[in-house]
Amino acid sequence: METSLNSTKSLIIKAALGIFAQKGFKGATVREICAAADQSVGAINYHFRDKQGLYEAVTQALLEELMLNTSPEPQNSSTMQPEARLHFLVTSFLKRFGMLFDGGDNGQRAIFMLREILNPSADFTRLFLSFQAWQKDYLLRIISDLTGCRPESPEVARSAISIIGQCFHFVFGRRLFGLLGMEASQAKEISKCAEHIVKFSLGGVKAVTGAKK
Amino acid sequence: METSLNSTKSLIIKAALGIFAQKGFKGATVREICAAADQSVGAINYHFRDKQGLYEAVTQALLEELMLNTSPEPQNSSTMQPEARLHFLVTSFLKRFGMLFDGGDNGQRAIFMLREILNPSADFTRLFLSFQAWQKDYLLRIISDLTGCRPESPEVARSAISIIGQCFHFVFGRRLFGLLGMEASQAKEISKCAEHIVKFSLGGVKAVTGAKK
DNA sequence: AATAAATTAAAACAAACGTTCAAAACTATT
DNA sequence: AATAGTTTTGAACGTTTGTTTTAATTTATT
Repeated sequence: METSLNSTKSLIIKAALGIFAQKGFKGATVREICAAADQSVGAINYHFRDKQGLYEAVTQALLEELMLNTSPEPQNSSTMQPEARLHFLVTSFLKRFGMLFDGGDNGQRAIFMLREILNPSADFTRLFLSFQAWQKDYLLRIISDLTGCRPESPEVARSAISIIGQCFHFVFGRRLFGLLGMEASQAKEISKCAEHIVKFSLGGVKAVTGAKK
Repeated sequence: METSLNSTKSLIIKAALGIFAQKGFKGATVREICAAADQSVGAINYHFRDKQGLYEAVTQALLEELMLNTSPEPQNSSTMQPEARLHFLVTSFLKRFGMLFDGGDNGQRAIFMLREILNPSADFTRLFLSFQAWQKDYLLRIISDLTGCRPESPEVARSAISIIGQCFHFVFGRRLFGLLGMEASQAKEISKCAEHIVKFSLGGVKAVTGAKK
């Protein structure tokens, strides 16, 4: 069984990703997908059993690609300054999801992902959780260390939303920025964005908690 | 022509909003919508011409509801301190969109809106812009006044993304927070959230620009 | 109360859809 | 070169979909 990049399976998955992203599961038709992949309609039944199986294969492929860019929590985390841990967290977030805009597909993988966040399938939820869950407590701990507040306090929880919200928006906010008339072009330079988010957030958390530091 | 809240048109629009939100335009079927509204399938043709017309009526109704909660730029804006202007902007954003979670529909209007942001229809884009456009320059000016930086500078642009990103996430981020294992329950208390975002952002903009103030 | 207009109801239709299947084409093995 | 297994093809099928249509019912007007 060939599994090269130009195999029938790969061609169909690639085409399906783009069309699912644009039109959703119901909106995309198997004929349309096969035409885009230059394959016959029977190929979906043969390689993926049915349309649903194809969709799951697309989800799987995207999440596996995302896995490759995933860094685990660093080993020397306990010895790192909270500022450095925050920088690491923000950078890994921007890298992991910012990658979805590379590859010349005009961000179709990102749109597919946003669709899944809006209506998560079981597969997506499980896999997404498995490599994302550690970040919650990690971030709460960082803010706690920065401010001296307890990790369970509402100020820390709200600050976490502020920080994740910034990260999310620097990556996925293009659609909204377009509607608001803003430009998100600079979101491409990951290190510059990360630096901004870290500095902004350090100032933010100290402002909301009145941290002496 | 009756236009009461229990008219056939209203019943169908209400039911359609929920089903469009859950399943998208293609995923929703007219039979399903009419069954939910307890009306016959012919009603859609009679009142909205076709499914597309119904969708546009739903969009229109949602945007009109949104319009009612829209405050224009305040008259005494030029005399207000930038901090007060920021507070006004954040509060009006949270009020306007936070409303989408009220009404006991479990946020279906919000999900409908997120779908439109993901794949904007022409109607939506035009109407959304018409009552949202002023906020861009207004926000850039606030940050400029707070920091002394030029409104066109990249620091100001990035700070604007940070602020809008926070607002957006405090309102719409529930889906993502669920995936991340966070709670967004406190997002309901608008004034508390607004206060947080303003304080956090004031600290943030000063940190990234090194404002003396 | 009678008539006209507007609305509702449900059956019928045509188009589009996902799926199936038998034949053809291709690959690998002997 | 012959054969067995794998993959590809595209027409055919049954279902679901949006829409239309015609009759029944309700509402408004005289």
